[in-house]
Amino acid sequence: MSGIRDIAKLANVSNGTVSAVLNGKGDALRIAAATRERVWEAARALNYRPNIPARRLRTADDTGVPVVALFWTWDTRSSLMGRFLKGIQSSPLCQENGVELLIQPYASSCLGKELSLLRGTRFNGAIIANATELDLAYLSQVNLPLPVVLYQRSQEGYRSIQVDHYASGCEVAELFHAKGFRQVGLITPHVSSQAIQLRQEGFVETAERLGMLVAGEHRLLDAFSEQGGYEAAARLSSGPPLPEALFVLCDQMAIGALTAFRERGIEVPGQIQVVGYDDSEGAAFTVPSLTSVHLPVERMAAAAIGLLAKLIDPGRELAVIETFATHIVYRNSCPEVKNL
Amino acid sequence: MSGIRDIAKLANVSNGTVSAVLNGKGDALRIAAATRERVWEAARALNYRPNIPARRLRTADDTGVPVVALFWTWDTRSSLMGRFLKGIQSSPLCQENGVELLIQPYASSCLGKELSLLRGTRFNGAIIANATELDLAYLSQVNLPLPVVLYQRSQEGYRSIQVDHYASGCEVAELFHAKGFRQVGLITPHVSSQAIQLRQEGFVETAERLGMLVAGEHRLLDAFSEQGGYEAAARLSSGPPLPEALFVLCDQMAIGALTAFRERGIEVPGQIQVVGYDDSEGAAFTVPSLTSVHLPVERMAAAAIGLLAKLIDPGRELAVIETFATHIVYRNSCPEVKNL
DNA sequence: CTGAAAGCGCTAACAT
DNA sequence: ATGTTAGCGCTTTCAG
Repeated sequence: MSGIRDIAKLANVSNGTVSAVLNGKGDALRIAAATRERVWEAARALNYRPNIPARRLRTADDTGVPVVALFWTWDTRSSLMGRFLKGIQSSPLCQENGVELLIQPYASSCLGKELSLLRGTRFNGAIIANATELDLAYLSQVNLPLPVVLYQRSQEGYRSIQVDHYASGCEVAELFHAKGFRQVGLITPHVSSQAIQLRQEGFVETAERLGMLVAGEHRLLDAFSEQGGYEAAARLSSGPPLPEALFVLCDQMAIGALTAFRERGIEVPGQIQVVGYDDSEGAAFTVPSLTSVHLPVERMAAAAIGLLAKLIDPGRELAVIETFATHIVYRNSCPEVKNL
Repeated sequence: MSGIRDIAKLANVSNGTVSAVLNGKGDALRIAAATRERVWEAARALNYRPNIPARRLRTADDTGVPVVALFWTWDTRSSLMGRFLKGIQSSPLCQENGVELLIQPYASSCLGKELSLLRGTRFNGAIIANATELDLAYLSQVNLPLPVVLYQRSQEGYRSIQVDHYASGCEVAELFHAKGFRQVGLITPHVSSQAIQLRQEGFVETAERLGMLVAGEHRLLDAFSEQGGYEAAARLSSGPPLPEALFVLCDQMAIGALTAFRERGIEVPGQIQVVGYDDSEGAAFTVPSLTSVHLPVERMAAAAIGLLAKLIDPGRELAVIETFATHIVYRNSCPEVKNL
């Protein structure tokens, strides 16, 4: 990279002049038109691009804002990313330009390849989302030189923002129990995720404790997408007797499942009731509308950045909730029991 | 903000020592445990936070990557933001850490308040998305000191990545014409957006040119959301005779509209056919599935960052498509005409 | 084991 | 109208 001095040399002026011209202060300093032209030309010839860190260091007026990186995997579904960012943006910190947000994409299970995390040279702190079990294992054995907040994961030695996934699973099982169901099923996305794992465990263990049967053929695994949910539900309906109710661990798959049932003439909630997870924006507009466990993504995102800001800069006193509660949003695919 | 020298003073060591300790090089340099402790304590007491720009300037190994800001309004729907980011992330530039992506939220119509754009001190270039007419007016009268790429907007003096919205509108009108419809309608989101405006004009003008009627009561305006689409469709169905086909300018509203029709027993596509816009992830799973104009958000996002990188650094030779084509994805709400 | 000093690329104040 | 120079806050030799 060529710098301002190279331009100065090429244009036969001093670096001060170059800086002035390049920053549009030519007028103020009444620099000769010919000189300006020479400077611009040299800059162009050298492919000059200002060094932002250097500029900011010198300018200093906004040198004070902490830089925060958001590690997000690029293979996850867009809608959650959107909701998460919306939550981040809604946080007062962002609105007042109190932090600078850097997006740092990483590949699932490859967090270890992100050296910027290890070196800590590019940002003051990081929010890590979508960590797989492998990523968590990596985190457990490194000692990062900067504060980190995990989103939807928990790992010794790290702070987290999350919901109690296990409890969410229990809640759904309890709902099915209250409705008097005996045979229940679940559809799980095929991903390595603590969150999914816990939801599943909470559901299955509670179901069994309450005397319901979660038969092996009623436990389906498929891709984390509408299509995956469709396939899983298709397999479910082509086989043995249906369960009375089905917990689908993410809305996207639930939406696909509803389609599969409808195509096969299986009535929801008549023959089988369905509960999704996430309470995504589209859940209210499926047919039938989808009962779903509401995940407060936006609030959690805001909490994550708040917590991180506090870790970076203990001066601020922000009370931050670190574990959020979920609740079931009742719609038609699994109507509310009034006398629960 | 206190710096490394303050710590040095407080801990009675030199700044070199402080730096070494803080960067975990205590071991390598065999610095006394007591000294380390003093340093850490002083750092904590002073609420020390490293100055990232300064550190990067010095470290210099990654000082070369251009910094790019993405201006996005926080009041837009999440799903598009997610798709856009996914597209950005999928670009080779991002994958190879060839750029540093900064998220810069701004309030609709308030782009003028973002001084970082004017000063150009925080990044090398910017992608501006969701600009309203007011924002464009602002852009037309300032002279920004850095390269800018507009997403889905066009404005003299700026480069853009976009689709031909007008042509998209025409395409839908032509489809309706080919199907032999005479009375068509449209639902428009209530936002200030060139893109929406152009789609609408393209549709209406072409419809009229082809001899179809777009009656005043068949032109609805409502909120940019499922709910808005629902309300608009509800008004449409409670009034005068329905149009034969309806162009809904965004999928979210189309999804709401389908719900409204179903609740009222109006058959789609039997009594009215519906075409949406965006081809969002959920469009395949509505009832009936939604025919929609596919917007190549992901590819456009990748093109936007590619174009910007090229503007920042003319050295790179990347061929960038600046205008993308849309196409209609046929599903059940408006089936394909075979002999078109 | 620790201190002193140079310099990253840039801007701004001060000279000329 | 342009050149000179002093740092911004930090890391990193190099001397002790």
